[in-house]
Amino acid sequence: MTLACPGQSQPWPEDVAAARRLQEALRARVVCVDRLVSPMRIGGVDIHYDRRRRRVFAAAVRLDPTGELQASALASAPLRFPYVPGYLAFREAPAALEALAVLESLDLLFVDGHGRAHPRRFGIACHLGVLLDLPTIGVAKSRLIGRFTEPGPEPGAWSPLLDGDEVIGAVVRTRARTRPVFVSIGHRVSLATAIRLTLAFARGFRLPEPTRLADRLSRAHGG
DNA sequence: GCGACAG
DNA sequence: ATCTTGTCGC
Repeated sequence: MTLACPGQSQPWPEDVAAARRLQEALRARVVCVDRLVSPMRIGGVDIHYDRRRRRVFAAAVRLDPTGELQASALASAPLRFPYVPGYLAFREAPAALEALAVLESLDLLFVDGHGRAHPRRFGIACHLGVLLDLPTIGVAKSRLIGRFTEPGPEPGAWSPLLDGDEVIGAVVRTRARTRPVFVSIGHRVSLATAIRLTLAFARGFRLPEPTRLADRLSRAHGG
């Protein structure tokens, strides 16, 4: 995994206009078909924010296909971009990339947030996927854009997330009697594969195991 | 002008 | 994300 890692002194957009230009430049690099191997090293990354210190804390994990933890990493970085809907990556990616840089190569990465289900089809899952040239899946806990009908009550049920006529993701019931999650392509996976892998790694929980583990580590650390 | 709005 | 009490459920 090679990094174009925005460290403390690397270029990073200063405002929303510059961030938007970067998204529009990078979005063409997103690959929406399956370009992945059978995932043996599955990553998850999650971010928390410390208001007092104005820093973001990231945790990244690597699991084997049985869900066993192989490696983990923690990182933090100063806050360099506010939370603006549609620009989450500019707030969270610097710390996330630092944590991910510590891990060995991944075959797949689950990202806490949307991928293509984004106003410019370039959410944080796409952003990390393109920067790392890694297959990524966006799994968000709530909607950013798009309309949908409620998926059926049984685990595995899903309905398309639509922006006009375009399918930008899927609303997936990973667990009974629990709100669905929003799954979208990050990079180098098809939507069908993203749904299948999300269900496979959720294993009866609402969120995929790598995301849950990263979240737990991140909380235990600074968040 | 008024809502909606990942984390 | 974070702020926050009780409350329901395994």
